[in-house]
Amino acid sequence: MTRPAVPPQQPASDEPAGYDPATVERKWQAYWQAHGSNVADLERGQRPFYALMMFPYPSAEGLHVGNLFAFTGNDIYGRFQRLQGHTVFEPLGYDAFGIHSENFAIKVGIHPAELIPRNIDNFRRQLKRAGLMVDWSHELSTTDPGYYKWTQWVFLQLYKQGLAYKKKGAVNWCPFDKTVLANEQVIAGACERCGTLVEQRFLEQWFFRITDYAGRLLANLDHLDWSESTKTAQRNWIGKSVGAEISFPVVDMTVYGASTATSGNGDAPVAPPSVRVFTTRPDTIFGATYLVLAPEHPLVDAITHDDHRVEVRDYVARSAKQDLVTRKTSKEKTGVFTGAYATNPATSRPIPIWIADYVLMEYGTGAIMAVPGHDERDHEFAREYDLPIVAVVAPEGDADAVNVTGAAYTDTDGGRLVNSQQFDGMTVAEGCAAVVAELAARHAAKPVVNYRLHDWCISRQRYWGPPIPIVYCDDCGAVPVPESELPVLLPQIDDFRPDDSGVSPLARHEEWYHTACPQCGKRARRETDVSDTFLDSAWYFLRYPSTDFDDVPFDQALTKKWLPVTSYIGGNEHAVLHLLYSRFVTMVLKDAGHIDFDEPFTRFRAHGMIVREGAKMSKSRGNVVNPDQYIEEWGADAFRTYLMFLGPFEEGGDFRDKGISGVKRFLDRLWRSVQDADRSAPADPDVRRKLHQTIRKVGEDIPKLSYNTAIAAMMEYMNAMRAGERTPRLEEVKPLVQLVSPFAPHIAEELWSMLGETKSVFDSGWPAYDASLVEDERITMAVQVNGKTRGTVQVSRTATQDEVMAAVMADAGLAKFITGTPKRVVFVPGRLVNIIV
RNA sequence: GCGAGAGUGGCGAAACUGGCAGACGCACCAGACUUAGGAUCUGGCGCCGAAAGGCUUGGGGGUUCGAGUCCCCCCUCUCGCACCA
Repeated sequence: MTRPAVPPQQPASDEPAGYDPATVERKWQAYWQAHGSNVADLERGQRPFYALMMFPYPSAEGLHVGNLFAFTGNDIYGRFQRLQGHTVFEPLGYDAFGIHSENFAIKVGIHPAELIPRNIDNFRRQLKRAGLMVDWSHELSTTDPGYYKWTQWVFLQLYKQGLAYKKKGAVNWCPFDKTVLANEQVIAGACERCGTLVEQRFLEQWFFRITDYAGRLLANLDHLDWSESTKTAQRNWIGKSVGAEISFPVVDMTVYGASTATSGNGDAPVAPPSVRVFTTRPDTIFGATYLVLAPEHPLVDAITHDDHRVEVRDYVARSAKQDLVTRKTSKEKTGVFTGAYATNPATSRPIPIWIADYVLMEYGTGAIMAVPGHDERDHEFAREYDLPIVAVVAPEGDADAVNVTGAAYTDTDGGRLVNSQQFDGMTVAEGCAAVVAELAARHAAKPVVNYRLHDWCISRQRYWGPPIPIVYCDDCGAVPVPESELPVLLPQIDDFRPDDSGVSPLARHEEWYHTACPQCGKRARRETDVSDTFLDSAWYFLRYPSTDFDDVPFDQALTKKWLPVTSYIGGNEHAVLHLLYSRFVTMVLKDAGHIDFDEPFTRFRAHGMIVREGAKMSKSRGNVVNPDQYIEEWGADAFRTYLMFLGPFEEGGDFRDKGISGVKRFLDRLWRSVQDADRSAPADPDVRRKLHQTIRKVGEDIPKLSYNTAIAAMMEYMNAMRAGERTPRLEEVKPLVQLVSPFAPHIAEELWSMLGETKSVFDSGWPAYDASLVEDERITMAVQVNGKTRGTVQVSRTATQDEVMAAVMADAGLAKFITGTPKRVVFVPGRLVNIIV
């Protein structure tokens, strides 16, 4: 690609022009725009590098400094890769659908369709001021019909694979946002957006079978180059548990002389069912002294003894009414006895069946075998209701001494089975295997793996999202909208506020709601729920390279060339939401044959959080950093560089208003160094050496995202170059401009052109360092006596122990510590000498 | 409770596979140039001490010639999950 010459330099005059960031930045932003400097040639570009950042939600408040922190970190890495010769694609878009936008629109009384474009304009303006190397020709917004058409297409692909289904079930309902939430959006029983306590409702909802992919989502993590903390968060969220399902046959009541449990309608008694429980500790089955069913368990009615029916119904009704918060956060155990018993298949003894809300219907089988001797929750419950507690595991060699009446013994490493007949003496692991094998032979158990992960509920009874592309026909049932008829446009509704009915506002738009069945043509009704925002963002990275294509979601050739994403940078708040969903959708599209990779992000790094003067930024505290204001005052270059300097990128840092001046001073000095540079004198050997060390250091630090130390190294070099009012030489300062360019792109461009270069600095190539110069010839070696540092000696880098000792003894200040002949000398070449006397 | 991460000067922070703790920057002090400027430059700046020297990486043990770094115990903070059997 040929590049036009840069604009004419400022006319030479006696008075060198001072550094005015505003002028410089305006000039180069205009230049980049006019010359398409940031537009990646996706078809022909060599060595593709897809530098992706998490797209922002375009809030009315404008760009948050946290956004800019993340984007700058990504931009530096991207610009560096470009200097390394890659074609770098750095796209940006807007995650503009969703409850957040809608609620804000309701609050200010402006329709989101009007508000969002305004916010986006403001975001774009702010982003452009930051000097990001964004390829604006591939901008996207999830609210654009040309985008959400394909979000609906993604839904249909899942539907076709049998991975989208509708189910009536207990769901999390936010009474404030008036919509259903995914489990991931409920934090400690409250809505993550508004903090309102979440209620339980029974609604028909669309779900994605992400649980079918749990094993693969978990296994793949081992091979991903991602932040370890993010991988751990995903592992925990998926929550694999290996165990067994065990059947406990319900005892026929009449054997015990009790009245028969009836089905309630006078039918003949049915054969007593079995209660299937899930456990990760089958080894403790001899200690299972009672069973517990979740209140919603389907067997509750059938097994409940007549004498206990009233209490049981009462308890079940109460727990259904109870909001999830009370149920999930109160640790107090409550329950009720059903009057029924089941046979423990290991002991063949009857044990009582209880109902308690500490057992969750959503997990496992909704029923457990309670082992109060070895599970804290069961223990607590057993003490509350006076149920028997039996020890069946004891620390090795301590079989008689174990006491589980005071507390459950839950250690799985040191224990051996006791009171467990033929299994006595086995370790926990051996016992688990042996018990399952024994019960399996009698068809009473089977090994099972369970995951905490739930299917992804994607229905939202709201307005501001992509309509789910399904039509209901009285004859044909649920019919997917044919792909050729996408998008199902979101109709303009003036009063889009949600109500308490559990039905989306879209149902109120009669004309839209009634449609023809795509299959039989008869009158039919549209699905009125919209999909979760997380579906919009679960595939956006596939769209960026292909934004020019209307007829396909993503072009095959471009996708093959540019994906998976080379480098993804974003916040760890999305560790389990967005990142897990994106991986899932990618796997599904791979399985459907649309793409040929099953992990979307080759490398992911989570950035840290910025606080201000030690405190978290928040609107209510009024301490939010407005990027505009700082860019105005200090310039985007200083602002960017400061953000990267204030702490390690992956940990975040503390934004202190005064700190930015140090970075600004550095840029000022760089400016003057170029202005004053001695163009004839050769580089000083020592400075030259330092330069090459700095080139190496910065080049090593950037890929590690150690931006703060890279900047420190450049400052150190600056100090060396200008030490003692020294005039830097042209050769010394010129490569520094290149090193600085990823951090402070505008000033770098300006200085580069001042140095007489006609191409953009970003096409100049990263400077190479001379390996022979990066090691100093003479080094300062530490001298310790008895492990205590007493001073240093200047020696050659390759000095031997004898040479170093000679230097030490020649130094009176050091020699005085050495009395007599050293007992021992520890010599670490090139580092230190430790003399033991 | 479980999981992850972190505790280093007045402050933000550096420190490779164990090898001069505090790089770089802010703030502060002194000085130069000049004079009212949020400019530039020089020097100083962990703590105690006049100095010699001693002490110092949340606390306590340990391994080692040598520990911010490795091991054990404890304390504090941040974030995530939260009855998942």
